[in-house]
Amino acid sequence: MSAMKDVLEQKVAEACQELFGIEVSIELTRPEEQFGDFATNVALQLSKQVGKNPREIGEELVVKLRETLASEVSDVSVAGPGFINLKLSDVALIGSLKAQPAKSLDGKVVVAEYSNPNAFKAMHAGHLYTSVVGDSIANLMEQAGATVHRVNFGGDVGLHVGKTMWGIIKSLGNEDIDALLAVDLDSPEERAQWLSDRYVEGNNAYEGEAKEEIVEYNKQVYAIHSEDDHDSPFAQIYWTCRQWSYDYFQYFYETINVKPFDKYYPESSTSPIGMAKVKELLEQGVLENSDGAVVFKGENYGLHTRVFQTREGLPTYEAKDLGLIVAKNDDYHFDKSVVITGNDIIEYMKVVLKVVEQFAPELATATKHLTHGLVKMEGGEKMSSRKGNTLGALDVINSAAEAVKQIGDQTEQEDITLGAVKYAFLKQRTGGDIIYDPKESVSLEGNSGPYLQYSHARARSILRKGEAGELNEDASLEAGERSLVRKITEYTEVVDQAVDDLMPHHVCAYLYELAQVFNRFYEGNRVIDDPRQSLRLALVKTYADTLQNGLKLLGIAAPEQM
RNA sequence: GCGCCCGUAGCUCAGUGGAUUAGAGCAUCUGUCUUCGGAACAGAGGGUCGGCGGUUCGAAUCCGUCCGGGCGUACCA
Repeated sequence: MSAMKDVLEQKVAEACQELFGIEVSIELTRPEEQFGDFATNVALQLSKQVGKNPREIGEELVVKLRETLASEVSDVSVAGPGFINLKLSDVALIGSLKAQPAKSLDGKVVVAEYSNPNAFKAMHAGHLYTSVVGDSIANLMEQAGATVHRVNFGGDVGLHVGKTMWGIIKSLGNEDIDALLAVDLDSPEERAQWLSDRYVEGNNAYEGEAKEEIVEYNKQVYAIHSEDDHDSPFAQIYWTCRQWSYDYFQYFYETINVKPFDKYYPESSTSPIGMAKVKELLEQGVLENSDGAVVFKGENYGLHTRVFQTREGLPTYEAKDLGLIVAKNDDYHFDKSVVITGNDIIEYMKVVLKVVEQFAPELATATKHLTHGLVKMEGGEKMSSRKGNTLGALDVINSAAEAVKQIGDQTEQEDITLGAVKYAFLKQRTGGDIIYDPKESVSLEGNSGPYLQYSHARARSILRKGEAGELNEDASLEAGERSLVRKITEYTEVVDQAVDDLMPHHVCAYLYELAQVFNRFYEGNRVIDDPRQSLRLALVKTYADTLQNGLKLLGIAAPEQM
């Protein structure tokens, strides 16, 4: 808890109660520095009720607060239309550096699902984005005291697999596992690319003559699972290629340095669970037969109808997702489940959760669906394989690495590259589309990951030149020092906000401001060989630690030097 | 058609539990500098916050409406 803020809010509320007999809950805001450390507009809110003008109310409150807040505050004043600005004493300000972010999820078990790549297909820039966002959101919840299980869900069955299998078999000439193994590719990336090319072939063929054949392959893939077939040539090809995809996923997550997943749920494993549930819900009348398919009539709830089982008797994504929710709960007995996906399935998810609500309302309410936008190309163009403007997930990293190399020899090349890419994605509010320009987006200066990393490395560099001791709690601060301390004390509030909203961009915006304040301090205030060296070293240390903690929440490394 | 989301400087975006002068970065222009690490710092220009109407002492923020864009809307995921 940011204790100081709570104390002040409490005391301001008490003052309102005593002076005007009105119960109010105070939310202190952070005004611009020139106005003070905290502000409230309570005088404006009370104006009507009290029947006085806001300035007048403000003046009365100020007199009272100067008394009751004497030990915390050095200045209280009324400004503008009636804002009350509070300035903390240096001692109180330094004291509030000790505050820690709230443990609002203490003891909770949380499942975080994100990334969700499909086997037998390539990972594109969107997967990189969702992986980075999901990792950070999971970090935020962990930081707040939750036990977070990171899980991943993806299609190892479904029409896209039928398409890729078609492309594979076409390319090999027949169902021949030896021919597949003879395809001489040694990196996970190359094998994934090979599969992706086969998918594209299958996808094109599906538009034309091969549709029937691909539909048949799709059924055969489901049959591999239901019959536990590991021996037929078709099955051998399938299992081998699925493993190629899984190896590639693992390689990818290691490359982008996100925390590993606890579990990968392949759709083949959630399908049977989902189908069993569909059967049960059909008997209960929650789902119904319609035109040969099994559907949920969402119209009864202001939603739309969605198919859970096709005419062919196959599960749709809806059934698989139903199975996933059941499986996640069986595995983890979660208090909260966070599902992070693109915006395009918002309405879809409402329908699925409405179905869940029919048999397990507590699961539906514990599930939170967070969505993000698309990664679009320069000019706002949507990526499409048809137009050939798709961007592979690792291509983004590679082009950023090139840009980093341009700067010069790097000791921490990877950390900086990933810092640039992750920050570029995370600094925007989760929900909107991201415009990705390979040349411009991954910035290394200004509001960027490397700016933060550089500022951190600089601070650490100073700390190597002199040992930082404890900060003297009774110290009085010069202007530049005070600005830095003030900014650092905002950290806990920002992290709490980011946890409440599950939005990492709050942390980004704050860390950038923090680094700016430090860089200004650095320009104007000598640390080493200055009479105030001891105090300043302690401040630099607190700054560097705070920045490092914040970057950690974003999944970004804070190198000691670069 | 219906539902959901979005429209803030040339570009990319913060700000939307109403409030002190609408903020950043990039780009443009001008400075700082014999660097405790210049991936830096200081400054300038650039905005009818899509339009109109409403609520309010006060609206980028809330409500209505229109315009523009995106997504979804039964057997893809």
